[in-house]
Amino acid sequence: MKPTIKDIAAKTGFSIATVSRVLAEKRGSYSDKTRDRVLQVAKELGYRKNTLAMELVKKKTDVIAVIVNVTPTNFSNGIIDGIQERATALRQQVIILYAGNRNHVLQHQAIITALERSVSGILLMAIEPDEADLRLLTEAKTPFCFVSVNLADEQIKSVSSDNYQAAYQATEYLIAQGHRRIGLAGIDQYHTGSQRRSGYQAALKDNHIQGKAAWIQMGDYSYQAGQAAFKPYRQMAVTGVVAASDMTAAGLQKAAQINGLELPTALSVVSIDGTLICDIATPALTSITQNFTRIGIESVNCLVGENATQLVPVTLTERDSVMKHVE
Amino acid sequence: MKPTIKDIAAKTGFSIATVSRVLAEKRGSYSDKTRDRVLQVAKELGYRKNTLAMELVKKKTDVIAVIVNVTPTNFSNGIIDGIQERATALRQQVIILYAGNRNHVLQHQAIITALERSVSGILLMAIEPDEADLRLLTEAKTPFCFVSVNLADEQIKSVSSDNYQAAYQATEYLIAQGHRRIGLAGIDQYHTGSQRRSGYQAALKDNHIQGKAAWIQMGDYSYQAGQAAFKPYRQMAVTGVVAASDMTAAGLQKAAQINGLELPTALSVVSIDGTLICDIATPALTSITQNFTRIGIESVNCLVGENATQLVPVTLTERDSVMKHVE
DNA sequence: AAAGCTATTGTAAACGTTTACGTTAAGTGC
DNA sequence: GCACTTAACGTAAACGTTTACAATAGCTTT
Repeated sequence: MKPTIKDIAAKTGFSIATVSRVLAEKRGSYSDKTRDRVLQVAKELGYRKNTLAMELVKKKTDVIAVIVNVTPTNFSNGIIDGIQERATALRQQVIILYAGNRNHVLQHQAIITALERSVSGILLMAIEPDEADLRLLTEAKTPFCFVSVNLADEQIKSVSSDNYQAAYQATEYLIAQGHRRIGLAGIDQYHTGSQRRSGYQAALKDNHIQGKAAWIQMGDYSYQAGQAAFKPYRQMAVTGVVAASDMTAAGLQKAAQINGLELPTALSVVSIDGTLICDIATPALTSITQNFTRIGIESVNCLVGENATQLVPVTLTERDSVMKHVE
Repeated sequence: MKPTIKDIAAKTGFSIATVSRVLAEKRGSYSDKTRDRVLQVAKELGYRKNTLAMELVKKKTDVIAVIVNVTPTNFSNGIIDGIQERATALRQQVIILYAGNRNHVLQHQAIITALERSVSGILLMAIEPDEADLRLLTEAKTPFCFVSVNLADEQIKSVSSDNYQAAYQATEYLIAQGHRRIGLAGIDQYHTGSQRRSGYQAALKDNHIQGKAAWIQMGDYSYQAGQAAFKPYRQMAVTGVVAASDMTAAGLQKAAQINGLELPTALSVVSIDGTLICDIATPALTSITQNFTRIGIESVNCLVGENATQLVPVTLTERDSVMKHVE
């Protein structure tokens, strides 16, 4: 059996209280001699503390649960790096729970799991909550924060890029390059997608461009969504496209190639994400670049009550997938 | 305060034992009427079980810890999907602990964390253990299994692709296409890298090709490693390269483009991984494709004692980054 | 020398469950 | 009507910690 503090107490002759105090480094409540003896015996026995028991009695854990929606794109790693970095600095552990992709059952289950483990905070990444999810979260007193999704509800904390601005800037950039028939590809019907659509539409409107419904090709941020959108755009003579993700942009590019065409001559594309994919693609993809690490860091700040930036700014990174358009 | 079974017991008039039995669905030890009443009150109070307390008394958890080394490449998602899939089927939860990249302190710490939580099993993904890590793992009686790393030690369980075969096949393929000056780029000095080097060298030898030391460009499987390797290969007039990862292959490709050259005319490349990166790249990258999902599934099987395939086979996927070479 | 303080340690309760064992009452077979 | 079984429930210990409170001894202060 695994040794416990009882074993150490028995072997040293001290009470379990003293052993516990030494092990927890409660300074000033034990002598140096006692400490040395206890630590020595602990080492001899190969003692390892039982986190479960500790957390049970302390009624708190140092664990942040990250529930992630497996969006078919690749942004999540950067965010998790940021979370990990900030959490480590705050002496918190990070556990990650996968919730499938838009899978309501798994998603709800993951929240329950996190709550049942009495984690210190819950981060919901790219998750679109339903009524039941929100009820569950608000009823528990566990702090939570949505990441990379902005629910547009003052009551509910979230950290994400400014989706409206991201799409607005991308669209304006294409307009500045002379494009007038501009698409938006790969967005979904949820919050993130809607916000990007609003930014896109606002940019069109501000520049007196009458958009068409079909210029918006819905999807799930995936590579496949990009591939599917290419042909419609060609048929509509769209010349520039804002892609909802790097994956979607890459899909558009691939579809162009399959049709013997190339970016940016066949189509100018600016992608929203700015991951390594943009560099790997040929030609490299111009992007509205999200600061994923920052989003991760801020989301942890948000959890622990520090005032965090809820809308992280994005930046334009010019690469080679956009060309000037002349009528 | 969060309601507990005591509260339910008080309100229903039953003892905590009965309440516990109902909640744990210990069939045959309570009447239907009792069950209904308990469940009703539990719902009223918003009861949620305390996993910590449960695990403490049961002395077992249904949690698999995955400790992942953040290798600067992108294979991990597929494996985690597989782990998740199999774990869910076995009613196990999955928590993921990040261990940095070749960071011995973090790595050791992560193992300790997992052990202190008395998880039911530990999966070590792309981790190279040191002496202390192995001692820790073997001394604890918690099952563990290395994933995507084969320690070449019968005693230590692991599930990975057949690295030797992967590199051997990649090399043979290039030879079959007429290449004679063949490089290996991006591997590290650890187990995975060494095994791939052996496969590569064996293929050269079996085909009576005298390799040169400089044909092997070491790295860390990263994009940058690929970029750095391009120039040396050109100078050595190497015509075909086995890339240690998709990222490395993409780096080689990018470096070629920066020099105004293209794959496969400037260099034939076959990549080991076969992720979506291979499709996104232009031209698409021929690869030795790993079955990541399968690796994930088998690693969980390995943990729970089912006899699992320890060496998962790889397959060649021909795309557009290799051309025939004629002297 | 009395009183007070401090450093060190011990006692025991508490955290929220599960479960071995005991008890009761009702049912069954004869 | 008796012995036996069984369904349903309760009692209490256990899991491995932390910590409030108490106790002791030695020291300081006056």
